[in-house]
Amino acid sequence: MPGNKPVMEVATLSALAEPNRMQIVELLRDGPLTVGEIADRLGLRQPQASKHLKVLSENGILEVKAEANRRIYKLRSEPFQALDTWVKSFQSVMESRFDNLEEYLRELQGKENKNQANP
Amino acid sequence: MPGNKPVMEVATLSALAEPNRMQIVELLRDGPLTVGEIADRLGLRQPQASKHLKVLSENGILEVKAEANRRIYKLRSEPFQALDTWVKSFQSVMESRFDNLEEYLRELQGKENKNQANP
DNA sequence: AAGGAATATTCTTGTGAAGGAATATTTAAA
DNA sequence: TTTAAATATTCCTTCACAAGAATATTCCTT
Repeated sequence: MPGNKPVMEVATLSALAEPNRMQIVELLRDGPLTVGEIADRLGLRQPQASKHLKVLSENGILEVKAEANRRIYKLRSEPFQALDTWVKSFQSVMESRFDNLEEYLRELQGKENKNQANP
Repeated sequence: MPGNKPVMEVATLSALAEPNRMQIVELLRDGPLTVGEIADRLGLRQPQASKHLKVLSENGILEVKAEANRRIYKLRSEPFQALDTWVKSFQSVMESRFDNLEEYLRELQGKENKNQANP
């Protein structure tokens, strides 16, 4: 049955919900990059770049490959799959006319009557 | 061409990246609810519930319907569609073996050589 | 071995956001 | 017209987090 409710980690969203980090993710669409490149292209200072990359990595959004002096960061697919699964699980909810306020209104009305019937 | 990069609003993610608000969203899967119901079921104080609902509304995640005394909140579909579009736009990136570190490594190597060739 | 890249870490400071408590506002009920 | 219910708003305090600056660490180059 499609009644499952996939869990979406708030931490993942939190990691993405910061402008610079979102820009990093967007930048890495085009392929892996080093810290320096990322900092340059986004106009970030190196330390801040490193910090944001750390947050993204800790939340499984990026992975690192150490190449001598450099650290090459690239996107991981897992969090996007998770997001996809989560969002998809809302599709049915949305279209299935669960907008049905009417039902809920009648429900509320029912409780009201019950109250006024019970002094 | 599939080269478009849909914009994902950081504000939307930010709104969802808070545990109580995420719980509210999950709760509203099952249909619209009043502030009081939401507060009750999630063990929130009414003012905090109102505040979180305000944030979610301001970011287009929820909509309100005033019904006399009550305010009935329900999910909106737009942000979920936006999320879906955004996440989908990464699918190609992921599978298209853009993992190709190799390419980038050679690129880096190229620059190195260029440097050492230019005294 | 020394100097210089590339990256990470630490410390400090400022700001925004969340909770608590109290209060205002609107609408229904007595 | 009071009173009570449902919800929103305000004020205050606390805490996390991002930026800045300085420094540590690692690895390459000469």
